[in-house]
Amino acid sequence: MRKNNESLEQEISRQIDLIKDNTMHFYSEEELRKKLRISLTENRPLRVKFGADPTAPDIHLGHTVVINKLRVFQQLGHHICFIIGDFTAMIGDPSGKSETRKPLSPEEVSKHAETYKEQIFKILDPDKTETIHNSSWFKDMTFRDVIQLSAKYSVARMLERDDFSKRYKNGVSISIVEFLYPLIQGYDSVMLKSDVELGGTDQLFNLLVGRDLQREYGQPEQVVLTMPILEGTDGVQKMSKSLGNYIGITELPKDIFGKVMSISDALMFRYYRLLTDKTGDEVDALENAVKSQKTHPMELKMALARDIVKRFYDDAQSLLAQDEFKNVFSNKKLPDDVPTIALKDIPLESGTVWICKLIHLADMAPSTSEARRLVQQGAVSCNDTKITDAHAEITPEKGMVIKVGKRRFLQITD
RNA sequence: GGGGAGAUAGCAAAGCGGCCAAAUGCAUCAGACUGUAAAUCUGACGACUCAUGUCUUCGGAGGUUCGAAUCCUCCUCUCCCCA
Repeated sequence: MRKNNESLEQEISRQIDLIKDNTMHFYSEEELRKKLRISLTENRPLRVKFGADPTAPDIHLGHTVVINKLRVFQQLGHHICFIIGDFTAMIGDPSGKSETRKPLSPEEVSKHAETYKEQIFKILDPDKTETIHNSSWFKDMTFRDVIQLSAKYSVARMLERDDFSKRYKNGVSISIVEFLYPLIQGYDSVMLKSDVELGGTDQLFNLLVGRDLQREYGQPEQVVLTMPILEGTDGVQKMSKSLGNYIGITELPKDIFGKVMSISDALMFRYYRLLTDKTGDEVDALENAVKSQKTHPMELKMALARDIVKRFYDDAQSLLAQDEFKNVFSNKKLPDDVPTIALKDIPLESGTVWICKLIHLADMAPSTSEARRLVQQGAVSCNDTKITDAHAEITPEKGMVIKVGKRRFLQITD
């Protein structure tokens, strides 16, 4: 009996160590310990809640920080409740800017939700994941219900939210529906009777509201865990689609690889920590190896890029992506699949075409002015011959290769 | 309901009658260098076959003026203060 207790406590500690790695907020370890104890003795997996807006169905590496943690829960035998915020999607999370989001049609929502699921299951085990639409309880709520729900929270408490208080101070508008957002999300926790909820640090407030509401409704409060926000490829701002500094998990292996290679050396270690299975100590060791010049940062970055590609594709694909990268950037060869333009699609004047026009036409530059600048800056070459004359006329022929900068290519076909 | 402030390029933010296609910072793109699409440095960054040229831009619509991002009128939106 004593021995059993000991191994139970050991198991709890083991799980907690895995769970708390890399977390930003954790309310609280004590509560989780209790919940795990019950879970293990009664053989009842924890209900771990994770919500997503089906507004933008493209998952990028930033999202995977949280999803990876969900996977840890799954591997420990727990149950993931994946909430599709189809109802919430009509409001829009206040964490962004206060743009009015146009309401999505039910068709769009379900389409996005499907795409989302497809992507999330590249990481999570579908058998251990339950998908729930929050419209299932919100669609029949009356305005009276909404009023009752909003009576459970005060404006002052809402303003505790960092994002709200900042905007309030800076005179940026806050819409009333944005106050409803945390309540809606918190109410999801009540309906689910969730044991744990996970999110990014920007979600902390919303997650804590979930606890408050659960208490109001006489439920045990969920444990709240937040994960760091991943910086985008620029290394400064958070990864997001609208900032264009993201790496999407459905992107082609070579693009994922290339984008990872473009991050700064400093950021690379952050990615190692948050996106790979390496422990903190292991990453520290890598960092030291680079500092003492035992390891070349480029090698390390390539390994990281391979690791990330492998996660969404496979080993072979990651090696192919690496080969291609080396070919194109180290050896300055052509990539495997060069965009092409057919000879017949090129408008000729007396057998030739103005180089800037061709570049623009082939979508290698947004305007001919831009193309001209590129030519003047020495970025353009035709069959490895640099073109610097902005007036240059070329005679296109089959197999000809136009290169703009280091990574824009065009091959002419017939 | 009353009073005040504001809306400028991808973002942030100057400009407040001509020298403004509009400072600066960030992002972006290119070149050099390299260790990579790191870092650093240099340059470009509305469009037009480029031109000390033309055209379109400073929330929207009109107006004043030889000339407006800058002044006036109305409209739309946002914020603040007072009630």
